[in-house]
Amino acid sequence: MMEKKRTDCPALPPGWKKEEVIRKSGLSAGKSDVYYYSPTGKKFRSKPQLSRYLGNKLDLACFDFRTGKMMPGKMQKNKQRFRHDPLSLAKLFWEKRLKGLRSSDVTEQVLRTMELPKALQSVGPDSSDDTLLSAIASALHMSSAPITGQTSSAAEKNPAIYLNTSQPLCKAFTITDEHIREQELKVYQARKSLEEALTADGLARAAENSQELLGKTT
Amino acid sequence: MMEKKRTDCPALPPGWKKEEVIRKSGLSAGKSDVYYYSPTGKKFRSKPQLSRYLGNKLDLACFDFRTGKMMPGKMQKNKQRFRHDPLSLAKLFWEKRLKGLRSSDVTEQVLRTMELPKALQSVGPDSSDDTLLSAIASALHMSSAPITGQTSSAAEKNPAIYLNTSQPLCKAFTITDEHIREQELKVYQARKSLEEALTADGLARAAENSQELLGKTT
DNA sequence: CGGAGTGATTTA
DNA sequence: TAAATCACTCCG
Repeated sequence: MMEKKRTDCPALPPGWKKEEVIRKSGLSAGKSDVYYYSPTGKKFRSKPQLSRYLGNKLDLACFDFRTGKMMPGKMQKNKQRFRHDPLSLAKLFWEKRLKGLRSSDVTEQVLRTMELPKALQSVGPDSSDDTLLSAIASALHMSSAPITGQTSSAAEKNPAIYLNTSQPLCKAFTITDEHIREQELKVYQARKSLEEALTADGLARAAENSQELLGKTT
Repeated sequence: MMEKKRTDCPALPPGWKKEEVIRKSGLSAGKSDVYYYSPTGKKFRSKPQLSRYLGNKLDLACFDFRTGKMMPGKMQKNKQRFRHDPLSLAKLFWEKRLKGLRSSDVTEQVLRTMELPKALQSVGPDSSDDTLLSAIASALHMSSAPITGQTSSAAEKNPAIYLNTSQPLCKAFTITDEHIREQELKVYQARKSLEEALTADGLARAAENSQELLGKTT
C-alpha cells in the first residue's frame, strides 16, 4: 500500500523529491511534517539539515521548506534594513520638512510661538527655534527611549557622518528642578484654559437648545 | 547538574513553580521567557494560558506574569483612558497645533506646498489642505493601523461626540490603482533627487579635500 | 509525535 | 517601539 506520495520539487535539482505526512493523533494531530529525499534516497527532515548538504550548491536563503518553493523578497533572516538605503538617509533630513510648527487656540488665532528654555540648543547650521521644537516634538513622538540630544561634538562638524539618527538635532542638555517646576505650572495653566473653554461650549449648547424649545412653543 | 531553577511562587497556590529561561541564540538572544509549572508538572507559557486554567480558582488580574508577584493597583487590563479626561480631549484639537507643515529641500528653499488627491477631504470647519496633510501625516506616524478617515457622517455634525479619535480628521476615502501608480512615480522621482543631491555633496567634499592638499604642497 | 527553543504576530 | 502572546521548526 503506497500511502506516501513523493512529488518532484522544481525548486531543487533534478531527482529531489518532497513528501508531506499528516500527524494522526496526539496534541498536534492534523499538523504535518515535510521531508525531502535526495536522488540517492537520503532523507532530510529540516532546512538546516538540507542546507548543510546543499549549501555549497545552491543558496537556500529564499527556499521555503514547508511549501518547497522559492519565495523572492521574503528572506527569513537579515530583515534589518540596509543602513544607507534611501529611507534611512531621508531620516537625516526630516527636520527640514517640519518648519513652522506653531501653537494656536481653538479660534485659530496664533497665540504665541512656543518658547524653549535656554538650555536647549540646536545642532547644525539651522538654529531657528521652531525647527528645534519640531525636532524634539517628533523625537518624543517617535520613541519612548530617553531623549538626550547629540552627545558627540563630531556631529556638529560633519552631521552627515556622525549624526545619531535616533536622537533629535539638538545639543545634549540637562534638566534642573527649576525647569520641572516651571513646566508643571504651564501644564496646569493649559489644563485650566481647556476646562474653561469646554464649560463655555457646554453653556452655549444649552442656550441654543433653550432657544429651539422656546420657538416651538410660541 | 541542575541548570533549571524552578523556584516556588508565593503568589500562586502551594506546589506551583516559576522558571525563567534566557534565550541563547537567534535574533532574540538575551531576552528571557517565563514559564510556570502546576503541581502536576503541566507547563504554562503565557498569562492567558494560566488564566484559562486557574481563572475559576483565583483572580489573576493583578498577577504580573513576568515577575510572578501580585501588583495591587496595577491592573493590566482596563487600560483604556476615560473618554473625557484632559489628555483625550486634547487629542481632539491637536490638528490645530500643526498648521504650516511644508516640504523643503536641503538648501531650505520652500519647494512647493504638498498637494493631496481630490479624493481626500477634510472633516469639519477648517478645510485648509495643510491642516489635513498634518492630520494624515501624524495618523500614519502614531499608529500602524490602517487609516480609513472618519466613516461616520455623524462626526461632521458633532465632532465633539462622534469623532473617532484614532482616525485623522478627514472624510473616508478610497484609493484606486491610478492613485497608486501616481504615487509610485512620485516616490521614484524623490529617491532620484536624493541620490543626485548626495552625489553632488560627495563631489563637493572631494573637491574641498583636493584644495586642502593643493594648499599644503604649494 | 512531543516539546524546548525561537521566530512571527499581536497588543499595549 | 517593546512586551506579551502565539505559532512553528527541528531534532530526540
